[in-house]
Amino acid sequence: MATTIKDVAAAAGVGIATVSRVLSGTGSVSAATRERVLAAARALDYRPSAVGRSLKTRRTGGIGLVVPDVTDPFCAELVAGVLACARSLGEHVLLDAAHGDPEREAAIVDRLVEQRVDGIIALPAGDVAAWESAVRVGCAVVFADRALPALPAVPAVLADDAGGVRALTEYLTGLGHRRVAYLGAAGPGQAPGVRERAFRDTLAGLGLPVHEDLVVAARPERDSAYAAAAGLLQRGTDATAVLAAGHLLGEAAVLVARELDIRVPADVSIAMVDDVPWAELCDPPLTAVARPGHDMGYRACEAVLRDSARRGAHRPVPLPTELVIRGSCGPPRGARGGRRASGDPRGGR
Amino acid sequence: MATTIKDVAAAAGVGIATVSRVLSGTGSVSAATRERVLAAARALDYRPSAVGRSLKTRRTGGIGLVVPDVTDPFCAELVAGVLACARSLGEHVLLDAAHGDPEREAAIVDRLVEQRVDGIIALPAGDVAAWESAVRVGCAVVFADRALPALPAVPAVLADDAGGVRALTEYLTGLGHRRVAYLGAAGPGQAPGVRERAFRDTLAGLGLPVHEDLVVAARPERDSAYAAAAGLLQRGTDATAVLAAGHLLGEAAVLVARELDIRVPADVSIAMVDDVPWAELCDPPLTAVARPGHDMGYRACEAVLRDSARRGAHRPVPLPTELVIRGSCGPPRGARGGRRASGDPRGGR
DNA sequence: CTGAAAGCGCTAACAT
DNA sequence: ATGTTAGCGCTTTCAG
Repeated sequence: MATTIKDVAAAAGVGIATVSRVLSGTGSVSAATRERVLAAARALDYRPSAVGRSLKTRRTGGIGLVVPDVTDPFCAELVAGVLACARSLGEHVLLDAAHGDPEREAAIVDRLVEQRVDGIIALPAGDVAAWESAVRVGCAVVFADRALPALPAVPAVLADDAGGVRALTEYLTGLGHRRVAYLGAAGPGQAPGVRERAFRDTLAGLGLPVHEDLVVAARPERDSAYAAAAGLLQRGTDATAVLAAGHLLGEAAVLVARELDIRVPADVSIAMVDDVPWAELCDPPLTAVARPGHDMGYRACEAVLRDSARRGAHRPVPLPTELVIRGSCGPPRGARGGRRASGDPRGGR
Repeated sequence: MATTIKDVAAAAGVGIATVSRVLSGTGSVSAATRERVLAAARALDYRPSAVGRSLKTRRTGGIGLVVPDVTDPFCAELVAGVLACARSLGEHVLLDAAHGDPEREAAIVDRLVEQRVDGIIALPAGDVAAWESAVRVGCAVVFADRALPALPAVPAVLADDAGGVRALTEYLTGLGHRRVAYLGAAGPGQAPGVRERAFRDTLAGLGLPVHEDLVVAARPERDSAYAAAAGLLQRGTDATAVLAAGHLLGEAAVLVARELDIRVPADVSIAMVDDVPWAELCDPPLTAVARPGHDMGYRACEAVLRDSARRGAHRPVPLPTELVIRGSCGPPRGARGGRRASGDPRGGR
């Protein structure tokens, strides 16, 4: 079948150890034999088998990466970061998507440890047991983007989401908004409210009340996001701004506003967390909090490899976010100098 | 270190073969011993090693996937399709991005065959030698989205790009456009002009001339795309519509049009190939040709596994595309009933 | 400098 | 039904 090291050894008239030496650059071999071996290898189209090697060395050179959805721009960015780091460190990556399903995630993790990856990076969906088990059998794991409160011992590379939301909230209130709606995410695998908490805390810190009827949560699917946004905007609402806690939510808000003929930012200001590419393309371009997805992936990869090399694991400080101001936010309608006095100018009930 | 099958055998007081049997469900074992083995395995937190198994069975259960860029929405969709199929077939996937660099691609492919993946799926960048070599050593490979003309023997799962462009061209000309610009892609790793050829052929078939000054090509980077689009739109151009041959190009066109205060579709119609999510978000929503990325990934995965199982390899028919009409195209300015007589209403030189 | 030999963890005959 | 044995392809002592 496939040519093995043995074939090469035979063809070159040397022992297999010698072949291993020249091919791995270890030990010393005379220039003459080296050439002979190289020639034989080339002639036979020899490709060393990583599985043979891994069995012996007990390292596969692979790292596992589990994300909720590769199709999500933020996830994709993070994946790219991991890929970049892995490449520079000579590792390859096994990717899979859990789609927010803990069961599926557990299956993926199990497989990854079976594959004996050198470490696992994950945006965990929430299957605590699977992660515990993986860690217990000695697999290095680091979380990225979000952590599992139940597993404080697992290192995590996080962004300063709270800071981002705070900046956005302050920006909006600074514009004069007093009734800003919060469109958040709910459900399993969601960062448990750090964003929402930051929103509330910021308002409180400013001495402003949070209007409970204006904070709603959607499951992380398009339909749910759309429904939540619709609920928020179409009930002759008095929200003058909406802060969407994620790009899916932001998308929903934009779509609903257009559907309802609500002008942005004249009638309502919209801003979101996650500075995905389309933020700049929509009209008006959306103000957003940029989170360093690529960087997070890169660092998570560094961390997991460092960790698997048994050096200490630490919890790094959250990576900074950046508020990117574009055209989707303005002073609230009805503000002094505002364009319109009052009433509900929109059609519909 | 890690517990092996031997440890489990010892703990259960049986032979290692028996452990293997109960864990893999092969052969027959008395219910009693089965329980004993299972208990031991659980107690020891035993995780079978795929590398040991792979060495023996000569199958790793992994498939390689190499794309230009995971961050590209179309690629991401395709990756998701591969992931879905792989999961349903019990395989895992090793992902890497070549970023259009043949050298990098060659390195990735080499690593993949070293890892002894059961097959490789790729949107090839163009390193013919690496692919030839991979095939030669017996690795099943199938291309997706684009093929390498130099390697006609490699199966490829393609979309009917030509059909998509034709539909779009006919749609635009049907609207009355006689000067439609073609914003295409150039450079390595690009489908060698099937799109452009379809554009030209369609026009020719309609008895319409193609205006050479209106067909331009950009390298597959944002800057280049933007520059090309700018060149096309700002020279007091007389193009009444632009057909962008990819979402990056479409994005550039939209951005440039906005920059130049060119109204869409009043001043110029814009449409593109690739129905990415933002097409619906921009204003007006963009008419686009949808290509079945997910489906292509799924099928490519089926094909590569089928192929690695040594059943025949065939060239399937191209997958259909769909013209999704939205609001970005209208009759050419100056058409009968048109909104404006002539002259250049835009600012700038 | 180089070869022989011992496994790495597992499966698959082959014996019992 | 279950234990023994022989490798899968490679790295790595250990001799020579």
